[in-house]
Amino acid sequence: MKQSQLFTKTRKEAPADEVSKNAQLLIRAGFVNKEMAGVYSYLPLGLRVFKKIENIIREEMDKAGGQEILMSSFQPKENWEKTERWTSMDDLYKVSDSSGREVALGPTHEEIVVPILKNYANSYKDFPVVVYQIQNKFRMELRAKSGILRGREFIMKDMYSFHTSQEDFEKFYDKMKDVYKNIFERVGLGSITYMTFASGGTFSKYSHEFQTITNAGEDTIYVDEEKKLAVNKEVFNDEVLESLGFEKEKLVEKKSIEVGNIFDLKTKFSAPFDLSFTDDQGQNHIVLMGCYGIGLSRLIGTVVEALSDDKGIIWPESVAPFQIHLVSLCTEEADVKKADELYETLTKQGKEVLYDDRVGVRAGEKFADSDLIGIPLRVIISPKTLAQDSVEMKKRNESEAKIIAIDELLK
RNA sequence: CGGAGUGUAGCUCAGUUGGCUAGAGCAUCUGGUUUGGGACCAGAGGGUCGAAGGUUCAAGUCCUUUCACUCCGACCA
Repeated sequence: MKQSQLFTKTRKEAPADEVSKNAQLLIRAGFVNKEMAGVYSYLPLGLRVFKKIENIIREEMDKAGGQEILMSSFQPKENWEKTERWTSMDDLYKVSDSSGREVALGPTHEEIVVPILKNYANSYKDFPVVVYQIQNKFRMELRAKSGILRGREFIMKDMYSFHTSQEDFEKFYDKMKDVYKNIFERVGLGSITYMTFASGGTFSKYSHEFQTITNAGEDTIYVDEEKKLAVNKEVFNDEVLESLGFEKEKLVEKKSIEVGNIFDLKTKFSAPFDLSFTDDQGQNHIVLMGCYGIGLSRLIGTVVEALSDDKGIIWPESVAPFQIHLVSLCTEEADVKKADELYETLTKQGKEVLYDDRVGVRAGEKFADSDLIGIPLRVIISPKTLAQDSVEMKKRNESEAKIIAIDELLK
């Protein structure tokens, strides 16, 4: 993409109404636009990052046997009354239309997915079933904060699994632990993300959270480096540590952000809707469920918090909006033509290139923009480099640049 | 929802005990000079001072109400 065509612009100054690093950098670099507290729109660069992450998650969910669906955001009040969450869930958005009918704006989708399953799955032969979606969620946070990390509208991958036996559920649940580790590895947060024991299993003793270490985090966890596991402060006590096999002396306190979690739901949602199956003896049983969430928008913010410096964002290759930032300092017609050609050739090779072809913008400004936007590889083409048929290459996370021949780059 | 703070140009902000036609920098537009780390010169456009009401000869400035945003807390992916 030619940067001269990109409608967004970078800003020198951080917005006054944002304190968090993720929001400041994402807004300054033109990835997102703030609409109101806790609500952000995704602009071209931000959407590209979003799609990268979305695709990684989608690949992993499909590999795990998930079937992708897209459920409605409007959800019938009756369903929420059935689970008694119409009144008990404080952060539920309720909207009404001119006829006075009230509906919920989905903060999660158990109330929708369970009735859907009920329409199709009745026999033990129909299970297990695993479905997931990637979709906007609405939660009436009393206080939105930390930029994109805690919004009132945010984007989540939510997966639901349905099983006929505890054994089958546990087998899948354990598999998801590995799938999740793999996802956070792939988005570049593997080394600082820990599976964490937390409260919140409605019936079961613990849920498993995936917590990424950063100072911007709202959670406190205790990390065991050797085991690559952690315990959330909310369940941190001697009894718990002992039962989980942790040694208290080895644990280190860290601030962290919850980027994903997996939950044992047992029959909490299947029972109210009477989602049941007939076994091979003709007996009916309630279906067992698990749910598995990842906050995509939060994940983007977490990457920015964890991977950035004083100049801007440092995207991991796997989620960067582009692979190469081709920065042209050429002004003479012949040189510009060569830069254009290089852009065309790289693009034809299938490389994702942001081409800074802006005229009348000085080198320093282009460099500052490049650092701010944070594309992993910067390639400078200028009269100086062209004099030796070469370009200058520098990785965003390294300080040293090197000159290489254009032929070499195109190999 | 409790506590604290902030709303003035697209953005970041000045604006004194109330006093003339509301300012600066950045951004935008025009012309010129520049061209490897956010350049410079000259000019131009851009405002319901968050909103409503009030006090006053006079309100960006004082009072009341209200809305929005931020931070701390409680709650939460």
